[in-house]
Amino acid sequence: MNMSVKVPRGTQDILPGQSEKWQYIESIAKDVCRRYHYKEIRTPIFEHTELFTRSVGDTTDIVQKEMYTFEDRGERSLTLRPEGTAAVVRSFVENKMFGIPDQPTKLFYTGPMFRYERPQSGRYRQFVQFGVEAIGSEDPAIDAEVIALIMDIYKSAGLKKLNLVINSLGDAESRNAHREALIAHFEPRIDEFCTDCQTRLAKNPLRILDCKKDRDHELMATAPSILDYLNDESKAYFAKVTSYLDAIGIAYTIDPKLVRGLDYYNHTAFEVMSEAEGFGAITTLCGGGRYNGLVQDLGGPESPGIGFAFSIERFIAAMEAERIEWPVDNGLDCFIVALGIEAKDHSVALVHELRTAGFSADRDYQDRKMKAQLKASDRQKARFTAILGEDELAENRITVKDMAEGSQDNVLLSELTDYLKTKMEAK
RNA sequence: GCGGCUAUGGCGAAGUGGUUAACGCAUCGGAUUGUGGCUCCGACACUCGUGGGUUCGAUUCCCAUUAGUCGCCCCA
Repeated sequence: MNMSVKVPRGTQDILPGQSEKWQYIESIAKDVCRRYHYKEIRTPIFEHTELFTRSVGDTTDIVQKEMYTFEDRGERSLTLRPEGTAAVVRSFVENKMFGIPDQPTKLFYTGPMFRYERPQSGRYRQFVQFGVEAIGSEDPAIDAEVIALIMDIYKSAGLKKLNLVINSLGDAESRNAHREALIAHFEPRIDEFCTDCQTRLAKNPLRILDCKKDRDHELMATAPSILDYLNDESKAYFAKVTSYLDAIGIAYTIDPKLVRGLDYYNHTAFEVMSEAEGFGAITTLCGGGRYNGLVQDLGGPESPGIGFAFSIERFIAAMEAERIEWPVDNGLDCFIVALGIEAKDHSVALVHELRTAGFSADRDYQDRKMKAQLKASDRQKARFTAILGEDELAENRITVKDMAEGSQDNVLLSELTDYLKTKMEAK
């Protein structure tokens, strides 16, 4: 036992009983995507390392310390994908989707992502994201659509204790102006801040606003807000996005301090946080934003995009924090109890017949006594138990017991499927 | 990368420096020769995470290590 191999750190097996939850969330998300007319794209689980360093940004934590990078036998540097947007944009460019007459190209994806981090509540080294990208339009209505889509997914699952936070990072000109203002604001007294913030000042002063250690420093409250540095164009764009959200009745909080971690974001940035009690320290369920320069950075034509991704693990955690019921397991239609060698031989064909007829059916494979077989049937929530013993077999009949009622009928073996069909339809 | 807590049978969970490591759940068998969910009785193969140290003796004390868990950084 102790010598056995275990799952790698930060990964997990999703076993029966849990996997149904994954399927449930995926099915909800896929159905919402169908209604919003987004189609699935599947890209490889690993990509050339360069894809991520170029798009996510080589000063980000993801690239600096979280990537699973390896060399293959051809000495190519490959990386297990830490996020989904870069690959989707790569595929958009590579497959010339910008040539499709109807834009934006609306895509969704789901699958495992990998980040080398210390695991904790809500954080894994392999986790499953579901994400959406709309590439090829700079209509603020598409920003609102994407945000409506994610909120629709949460709503469809029954989540209520959510907070949608949005901000605008503005275009390049606005960001630069704001950046200068931040440096001017913090630089004279930067030695009063934590070491992280000191390095942030040069690399990405925007991130100082996100610091939790120095959040109470007096300079934080008076720091220049990005919203004051948006140029007219950026300001108008953001106003349009929020007016659309108002129009479709989506509540949000504007947070000028919301800063997304990846380099490629500009204009609209948003996150959905859980406000459920007893959720872990990490409350971000979903993150997303606009990335207007990314397609060009990856060798495509100018083509603006926006998207988001959420983690299924955190989705499930939020469902459980809000104590939302999962769909119940309906159990088996019929469990076959066979007594004696002859009956067991016969049950091979019998269980197959039931399955072919469309029932979920199973039987005992452990040569257990009748009592144990019935217990198994009960555990597996079978609606009916079909008992085949020597007596029944001699007359080509079978005893069918309704597990909830406790009643039972003796029917001809040849009529078993018809009998079950009528019984199942009756309820 | 840093810090707190934890590590006992399939699961949960007591416990002690010393010959037999509680209990509960589950499972299996029996009471009921072929009828589940209730009850009673019985059974149940554990290197007490791994390695080392202290000791006459350690599951219990010390050190290291690994893993889990929660938190920091940061994120989904």
